[in-house]
Amino acid sequence: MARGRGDAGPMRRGRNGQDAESIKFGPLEYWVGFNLRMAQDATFDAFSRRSKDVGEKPGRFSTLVLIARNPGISQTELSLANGRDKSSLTPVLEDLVRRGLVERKRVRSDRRAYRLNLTPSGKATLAQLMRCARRHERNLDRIIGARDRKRFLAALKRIAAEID
Amino acid sequence: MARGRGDAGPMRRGRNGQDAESIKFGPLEYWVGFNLRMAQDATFDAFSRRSKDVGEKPGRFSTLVLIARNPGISQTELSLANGRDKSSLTPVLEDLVRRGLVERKRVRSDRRAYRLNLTPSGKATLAQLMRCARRHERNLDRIIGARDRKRFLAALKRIAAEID
DNA sequence: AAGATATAGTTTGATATCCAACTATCGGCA
DNA sequence: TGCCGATAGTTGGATATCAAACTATATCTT
Repeated sequence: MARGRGDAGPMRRGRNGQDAESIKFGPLEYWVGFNLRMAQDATFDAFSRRSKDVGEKPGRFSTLVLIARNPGISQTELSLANGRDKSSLTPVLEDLVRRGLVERKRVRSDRRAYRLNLTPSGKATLAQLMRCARRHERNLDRIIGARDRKRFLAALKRIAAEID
Repeated sequence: MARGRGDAGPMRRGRNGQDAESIKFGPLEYWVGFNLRMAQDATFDAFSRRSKDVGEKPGRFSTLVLIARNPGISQTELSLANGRDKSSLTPVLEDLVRRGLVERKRVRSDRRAYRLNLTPSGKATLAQLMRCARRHERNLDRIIGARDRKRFLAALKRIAAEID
């Protein structure tokens, strides 16, 4: 995690290369794909910094929310909802269970599956992360502007749903 | 690469878990951060599929554009422009040079640095990728809508630039 | 009921990425 | 001139991720 260029301090020029500020982006400048990536990287980094105080990796957040909102969810359902492969979830849950944030119970009627639930400790951690997330979202609101926010969100949802 | 949930076929219900369609997203539903991630994952996957025919990894595209637009750029400048750590670039350039798409010359006046340029073969590959990218962008335009596109792009740029 | 097919979760192997430490070189300054 | 802090690029160690193969269990079909 924590991608991105970091401090954005004053960029230097190589005598031979171009000034870093004068880099030409060509079509990347106005293409949605590239700018979506840059925006996503930036928000991810910003949230990482915020949630670092809670001592939780940023990827854990949506996982915890989804378990909280869907008690007894299975790993496969969780991975689908979260947009990650189920195999990515194995080490994450191992860690969350080991640290006592998530409880994993075998299902009696289907002994292949687990049911996931938050422990009290998991709920407490999630509450802290929620505070980070609300600040983060307020910040994003400020940048996007209240007027555009709804449209912006709707566009993101359409992209995720409709792109082939 | 190629993340995301794949085919979005009919989702099953575990008798015990919830219907996959009935998963509750809670605040994730209307939070920009989560939806930005989902949209970015989806566009990334879509572009991967398109560019697979060209036989090029999707991450290579912005790299090639930036070299084409900034002949003689250094690796550090490239990594800054591309929003990735310079160390990530080492294996990428190794590969691009080995396959004859990029030419890497030592700078005489500064023997630590390289200058990067596209070879004719690199330009040809880039031209193919540009065709993929244009189709990809047309698709995104269709989804976002011509009316919102400008605002959407502006919001993405503001996010990348202003988030702390 | 037996065999075939599907599903839940894990394991394995690959890639992309970060950060920190490293090597070589540069540039300034005493 | 000779050292010292900055810079270019690489290396090494870590994490996140995916896809495919695997194990165990479940369900369907005949």
